[in-house]
Amino acid sequence: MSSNSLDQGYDPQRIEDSWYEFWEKEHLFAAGTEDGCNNYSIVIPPPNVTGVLHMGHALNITLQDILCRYKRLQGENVLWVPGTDHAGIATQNVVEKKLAAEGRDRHDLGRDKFVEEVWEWREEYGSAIINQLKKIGASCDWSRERFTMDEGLSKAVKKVFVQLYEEGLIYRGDYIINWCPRCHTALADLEVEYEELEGNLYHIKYPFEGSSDGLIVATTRPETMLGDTAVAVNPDDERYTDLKFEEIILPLMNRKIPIIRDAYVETEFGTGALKVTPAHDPNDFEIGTRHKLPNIKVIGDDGKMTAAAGRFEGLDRFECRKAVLKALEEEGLLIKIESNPHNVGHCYRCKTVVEPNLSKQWFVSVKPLAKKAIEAVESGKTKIIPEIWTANYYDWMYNIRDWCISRQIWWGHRIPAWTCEDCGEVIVTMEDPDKCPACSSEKLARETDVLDTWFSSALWPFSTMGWPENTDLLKQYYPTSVLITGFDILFFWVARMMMMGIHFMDEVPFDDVYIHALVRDEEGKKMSKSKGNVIDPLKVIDEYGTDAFRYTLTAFAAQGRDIKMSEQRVEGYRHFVNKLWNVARFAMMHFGDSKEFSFSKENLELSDRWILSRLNHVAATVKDALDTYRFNDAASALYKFVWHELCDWYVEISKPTLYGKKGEERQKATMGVLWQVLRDTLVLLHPIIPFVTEELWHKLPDTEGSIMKASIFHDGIDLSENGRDMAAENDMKLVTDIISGIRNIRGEMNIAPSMVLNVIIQAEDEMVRDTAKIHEDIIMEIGRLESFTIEAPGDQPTASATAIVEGVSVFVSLEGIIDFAEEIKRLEKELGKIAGEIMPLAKKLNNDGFLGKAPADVVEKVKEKHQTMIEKQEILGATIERIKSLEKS
RNA sequence: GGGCGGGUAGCUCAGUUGGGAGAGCAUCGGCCUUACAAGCCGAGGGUCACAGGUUCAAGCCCUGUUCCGCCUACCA
Repeated sequence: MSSNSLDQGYDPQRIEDSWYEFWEKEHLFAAGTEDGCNNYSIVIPPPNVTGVLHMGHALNITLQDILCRYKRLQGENVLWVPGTDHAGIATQNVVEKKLAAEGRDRHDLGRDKFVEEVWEWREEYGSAIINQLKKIGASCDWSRERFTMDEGLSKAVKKVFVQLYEEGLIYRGDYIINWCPRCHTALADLEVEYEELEGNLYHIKYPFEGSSDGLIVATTRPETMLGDTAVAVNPDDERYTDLKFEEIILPLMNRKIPIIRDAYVETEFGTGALKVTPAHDPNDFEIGTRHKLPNIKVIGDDGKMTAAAGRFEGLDRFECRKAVLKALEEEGLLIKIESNPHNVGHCYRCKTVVEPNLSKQWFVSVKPLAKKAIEAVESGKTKIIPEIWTANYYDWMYNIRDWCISRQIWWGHRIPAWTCEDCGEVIVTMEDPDKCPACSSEKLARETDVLDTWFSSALWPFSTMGWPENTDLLKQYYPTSVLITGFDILFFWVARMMMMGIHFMDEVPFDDVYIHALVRDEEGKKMSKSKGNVIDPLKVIDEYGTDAFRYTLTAFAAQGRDIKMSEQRVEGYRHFVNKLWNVARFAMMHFGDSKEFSFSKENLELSDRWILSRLNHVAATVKDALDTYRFNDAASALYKFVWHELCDWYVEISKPTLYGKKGEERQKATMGVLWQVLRDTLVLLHPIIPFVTEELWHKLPDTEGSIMKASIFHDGIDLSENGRDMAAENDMKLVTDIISGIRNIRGEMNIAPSMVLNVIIQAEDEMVRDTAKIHEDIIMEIGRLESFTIEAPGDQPTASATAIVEGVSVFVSLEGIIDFAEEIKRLEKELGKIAGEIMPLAKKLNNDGFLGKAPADVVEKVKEKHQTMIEKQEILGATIERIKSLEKS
């Protein structure tokens, strides 16, 4: 990689892996420890160990990487902590599937052996996702990689659990929870996904004792009736105020159950009578608690009916539904079946229909924690960006319910609680106890449940930095600067980190939370395996290169809108990367063996001053955009600068100079400018496209080491207005306007580019004429002219095509080849356009309200604009008249 | 049921205190001009969803309507 010439096209495959190795070898991702610098830190949203890289990760990682690389270029200490999440249920499912394929079962193995198997699985496959993050270019400090089941993080989990228990914020009790009969575990409310399913509403008659009359109740889940312990009506329901029965017969079970009155019951629904099954419905459970009803659990944890279901024992819950309906029908108690589509909860991991079920679980009482987490956002200690998400955050936090944290699986952090088998004492402690503190019995049974995976992820921002030890890392880098994540885990994760961070660190876990878009498919649908519309990021990288892919994600990462991904778009940005490659190639050809690049301001041409001014402008734009998480603005500003300013104008204008046509001194100066602009542009682009910029940095003469160590961002570019050269920008505009006018005529009149032209311009303003004169060489070269004449307005040249640009009439002589009719048509079209532009301006100027109330500078601008348009119109009109008269003669 | 976001060129989308409607892709015409045909030059194309309102001035602010998407909720 030492040659100073570049291949004709950019080939990402050839260089990406080796640059990544280079960065790692040089420890360029290692967290800085310099004194006196800003400290910037991010913790990665840990992907599941079971995971494979998807578009969401790709976007998430790219944005974090951009910020980290950007901050490093600004000379800050940067810590980006990587790691993975043990993903309890998901991982257990994967390993169980693997066992099943081998004809084995976790119950055959037993708990310890099974957990060993999972660790082995993790050793073997857990690094896959990490390697994929590296493919994206993630500049994490890999020496600090963490796993939620690591020893240190496990200690943090224990400590948090014990403390919360001692503070009374963790409790255990019998409550209705969401039960997944397939995963065989409780789920938190958040872990249930609702989906509208076709279903029926069954109307069932519960008879009064010794009567053929009764109450008709309606239910979507008839099998739960076996566990009914009451029928409820609204106390204000007039139909039932005089009811003479206190009890009713539960059909099929022939059990007498009370008729109770509870305001929860809606009088309008059905017959106004509600069957109450406290063990299998959250609302019924609350009613049951209020009325001290017994709980009868008829559906077991395996989804089969229990002994309490009488003759239905052992049936699967859905089989039982059929059997119950058949039995009711036979007894003439099934009154009506109505179609009733309704929401049914599914396990977010395995999509099985969840069953509300009564069981003993551990809960976190989150209200007090949520309160502080709300305050932190209200006070602005933590800022959520885009701000629109704060409303969502508040809404959830205000309505938060206790968090069920116990899971009946084997893979995860085992709850540090023991029960004394002799006296029933519950012991919660960091160190495994050997005897009961109450009765000294040694018969202690350890809690078999593990904790919700999100319990450990909630500690991630500080547990990864070594908490509960008070490490240097924590002191330097906590709280983190920003958390970057998708809105889908705002509640699961962000909110919980906020609560835990504030409670245990006494400080918010992050200054900013940046919520990014979801990546969808071309049609805006969520990508999912079952839909088959998943685009594999690794395949995209393979085909187009990581840089092109990253640029695409960045350019489309506008705040508040989802990203629709298609390969065609990536292709467009591959062209951009290639364009960059080629402009570097062009520059390198001219640099040859030169080793030094310097220029003095006196030797600069207009285009040199202009491009330096534009460079400063784009640098300021990029800084401003990245500082405010407007990634797409940074990407598009750089795109425009590189392609449409640097390549389209500066390089083209500089060619004669670079080829030595204007003397050695000028040539050296322009080379110096080109070198500096290229160098600085690479640095500005590096956060977005790290690979190609590193490659080009090394090819570029007079650069040292890695581009990651470049300092131009903090001491090389003047980002203030002083960095601009407005005189150069204005003059350049005149030059490019004139050239565009000429090109327009070429295009419209189908004049071959090879044909050189004779052009006369007329301008009223002497300064304009002078400026044009000074830069006539540029105009002649780029406009491909044979002659260029500058005049004050006077007689218009005959047989020419005309273009009117700001304050200048451009006449392209077309002696002998002009088609007058065509030219008149063209000019009239132009005249029509101008008339369209004048109209709204004139309207404003005729409006006293506007003149009186609009700010003076706005009025002035409109007046000026109007004036130039009128002038343009007059010249065009005169030109048309003249050609018409020529045509006649 | 409640809440939020969106509707701008054929397509995908920008448009930051209200003050001249933009980009990329696609389309059409012309070019192998010594970095790049993954390129260069030029052109066409929009009642900014609809209806009102505020204002001298509205894509942008307010009200209503409509369509799409998402989140959330205990009507059995």
